Amino acid sequence: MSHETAFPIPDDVETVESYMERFVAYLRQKNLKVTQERLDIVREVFSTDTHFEAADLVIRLRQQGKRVSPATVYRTLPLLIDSGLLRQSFLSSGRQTYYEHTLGPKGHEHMICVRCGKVIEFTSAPLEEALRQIAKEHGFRSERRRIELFGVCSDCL
Amino acid sequence: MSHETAFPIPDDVETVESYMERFVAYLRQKNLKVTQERLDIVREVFSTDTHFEAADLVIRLRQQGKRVSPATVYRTLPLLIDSGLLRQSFLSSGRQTYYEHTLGPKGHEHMICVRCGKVIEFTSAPLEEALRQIAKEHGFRSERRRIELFGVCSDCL
DNA sequence: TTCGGTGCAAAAGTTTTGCACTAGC
DNA sequence: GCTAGTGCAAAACTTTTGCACCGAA
Repeated sequence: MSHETAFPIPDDVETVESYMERFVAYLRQKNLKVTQERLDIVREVFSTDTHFEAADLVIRLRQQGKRVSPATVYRTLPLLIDSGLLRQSFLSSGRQTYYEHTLGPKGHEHMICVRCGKVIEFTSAPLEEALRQIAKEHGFRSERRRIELFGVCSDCL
Repeated sequence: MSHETAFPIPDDVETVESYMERFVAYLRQKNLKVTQERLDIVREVFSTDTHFEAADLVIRLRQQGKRVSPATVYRTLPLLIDSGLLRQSFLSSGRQTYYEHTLGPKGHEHMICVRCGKVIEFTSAPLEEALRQIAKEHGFRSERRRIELFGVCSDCL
């Protein structure tokens, strides 16, 4: 899997269709086939907002009568990550890999309460600026990221 | 496992011994036993600087003639995380869980080149400040975190 | 002495892979 | 028609767990 792809994600509101279009564009650019299974997976991935794991996806697809094998799901998720539309999340400390879709150019970061498990999403301009500066200093072209703060939320304090 | 522990990590240079001392203090506070196996694991964890996975640890211990079972390693790592001395890293996209030790109060964040795999560690005062501000705004007491930037390093550009 | 801890082996669960078949281009 | 993709089943691995025994406090 190459890493040359850079599909800029626009600022406007995302729809399932726009994600699908971008994924199709990604597949075409890579000379990969646009199969029904891949479309089903992408539609399902982007039709919910929450984190999910591969097995969830298989179950959700199956409930809709779409029979997509786990193998295909496991083969497709890396493509979605490579395309920049999906990222790994790791919110759970379990043994599975969790995924979530990228929601915009700034992403949304996570604050996780280790006491009650609540997940607070946030964005921050100063944080953006600091990250931009860091990348600049290192001559690093930042494409994706993962920012998670673990601690105790206001309710639990 | 509770989350009430807060062992403040001082600014000065860390040694394997200081990590071990803190872990022992943690165990005592929790009324857990200070066993030889736990000491062996902690010493090994903090005697190298790089990320590692559970299986590595078992092998490294075995090479030293310390026979610690995988089960014990898997049971001890969560204690180290709970004590604040270790954190999960997830640098690899593989199926194992990676760990790294906390190196100080500010941690060290990671920039990962998706092309050559190089890992650049960095710290940033503005980043610290931005994070501090975010936590304050949400009334969140931040204890640990994970910050990883993925992209292309200067060498690969 | 008393629990908690350890090792072993088995179980549980996730992810990958080989192969024959299918379908996109 | 060619090639990549899919499903299935098995394999490969990681992590967890039950249980008998051991050892720290």
